Amino acid sequence: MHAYRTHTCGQLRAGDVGGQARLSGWIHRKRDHGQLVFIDLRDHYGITQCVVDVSSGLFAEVDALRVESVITVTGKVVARSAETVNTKLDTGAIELQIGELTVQSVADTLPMPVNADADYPEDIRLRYRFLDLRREAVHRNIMLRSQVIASIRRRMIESGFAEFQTPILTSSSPEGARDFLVPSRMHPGQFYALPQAPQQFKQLLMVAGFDRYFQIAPCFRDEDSRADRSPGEFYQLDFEMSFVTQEDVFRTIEPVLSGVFDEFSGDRSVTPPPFPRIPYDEAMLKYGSDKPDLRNPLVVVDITDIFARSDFQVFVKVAAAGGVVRAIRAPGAAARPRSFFDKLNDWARGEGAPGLGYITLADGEAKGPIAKFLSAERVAEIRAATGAADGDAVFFVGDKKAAAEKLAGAARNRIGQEMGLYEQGTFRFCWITDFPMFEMDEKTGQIVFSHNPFSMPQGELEALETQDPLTIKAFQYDIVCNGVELSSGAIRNHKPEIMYKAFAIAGYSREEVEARFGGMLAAFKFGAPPHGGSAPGIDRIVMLLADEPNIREIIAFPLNQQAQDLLMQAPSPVPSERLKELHIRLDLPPAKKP
RNA sequence: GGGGGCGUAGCUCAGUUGGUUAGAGCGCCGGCCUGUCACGCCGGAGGUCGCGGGUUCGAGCCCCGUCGCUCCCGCCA
Repeated sequence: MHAYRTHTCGQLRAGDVGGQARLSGWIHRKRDHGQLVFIDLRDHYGITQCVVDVSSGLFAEVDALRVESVITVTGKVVARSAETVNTKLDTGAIELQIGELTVQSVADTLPMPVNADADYPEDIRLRYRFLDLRREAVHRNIMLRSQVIASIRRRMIESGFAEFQTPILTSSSPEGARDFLVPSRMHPGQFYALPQAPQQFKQLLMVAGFDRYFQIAPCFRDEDSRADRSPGEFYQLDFEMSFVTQEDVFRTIEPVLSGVFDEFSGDRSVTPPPFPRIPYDEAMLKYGSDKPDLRNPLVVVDITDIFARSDFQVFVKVAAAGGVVRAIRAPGAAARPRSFFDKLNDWARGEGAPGLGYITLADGEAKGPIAKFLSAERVAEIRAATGAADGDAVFFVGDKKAAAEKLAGAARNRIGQEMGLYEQGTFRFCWITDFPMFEMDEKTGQIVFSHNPFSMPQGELEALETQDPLTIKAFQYDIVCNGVELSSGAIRNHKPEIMYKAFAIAGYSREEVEARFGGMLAAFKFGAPPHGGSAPGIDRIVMLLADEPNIREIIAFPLNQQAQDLLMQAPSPVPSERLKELHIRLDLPPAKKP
């Protein structure tokens, strides 16, 4: 007989009755009846009830064991009587009569229970993460993550991609986030940077002729955390393809994502390929966001023109000053109590807006605080533009374009939530396409890259030389699912001349470009294939599938919000000899008082 | 860097207008219990009410500061 087990704790069935079995696992729960004690023995696979009574010489020893101790038990598999079968357990038809016992590891009194599904403080969960990970919900999430990654790998390889590794110790990147730096011992005063993404390496692999690259790639960015953003590190399904158009990239990755979501979504539905393609400008107008949640049926409509001809002076002035007025139809909202509208108004004020204007429609007329500024003709035009009818309400936002879009988008989410309009149990995917190549930095008035400087501008060199830079679109696209930005990607700029020109518009000289991206530029001067790709976020995919609002629930060993590992004590001071070896002298801020 | 929320037993939480010795459930320790499966019953231990200061006859509760955790803004091409 095997030293530890002949079966797992989720394995024994009625058919095993009469045989001998050996199980190993953790004591999940103990029920002590004085002359009789039940042990629920748990391992990765399940729970099996084990039993011993006072007639056994082992009774006292079993009785004294504390939960979460690890034991090996050997004995006869016996059928439970009809009235004691537990239908909640896969192994509930049987139990193991303990004949031999080996205690493998005793457990102290626990700082947090494993066998209860309650909420516990993050710091305790993270300090005792090994206990937290034994708990059913977290354990299941981590297994889901493993299975999702395995499925992605299989699907990518089946789609003709090859998996590569790229350096972790690399150089500081041209991308936007703060880098994590690693001091070089051999080169005093010089530092490696951890990759924010393997962006340049995957492009170099395309130049090297590998045609289709992918990697479950660790990415490091020294930025502050959010509920859906782990501090420090995260994983992307990084991929890149040669000789492809934007449409080829879409058609290749859509079945992978749709397939993975289908595989793990249970009874939730998934957008089938092809995913809707929504140009950036349209998304900003209709949804007030470049990551619209398509489960929300509400859409935003531009009615600047209508309000410009109204008596509502606030919006007349907005329109005259070049701003916009946007409307959201809320079906059936006219019947809502006044408090519904007041609450939304208060919310809008909290967002920094003067308020949220609205009218309600009933009996062919408009009511509400600003209805008196609207003639019957204007109301008719608003009805036509928004599709609103009697019984509906229409909300209004007026401001400079960017601010109005932002507030309209937030109001669209809020109204959809308040009214319970979101589709349930669906994963709604879309592509957002045609992002602007450049944008105006509001603080400096300078033209800057709005996304990836390595994206190919639409219209290529001619567009850069002849168009207003702010009107140039890039072959740059995002994948969005349920309002979550899963991925950003692009057809890359593989032509040095276009790159020099694009960087010149953003204020970089030829010399600066060569100094910062010399490696890439050199590669593009020796025969580079047109190429493009994207990089869906693994953590966010798993979050969506696990239906968890916090990214720490789907990472085995996450950092806390302060980017500390409370279990491993990272970051931590290092001995002064190590610093000396690295030619580093500390210049610390004043210590915080305890 | 800024704003909000939270901080009471090992854990989850209650604690009235500021008023006697700060409570409950789970866990822990002891006792009873031979069919439970969140077993049940009896008893016990366990508290710097995050920390410091202030107001008050009196502070878990009010005020100020500070620390910790968390959510958000900035940041994240």
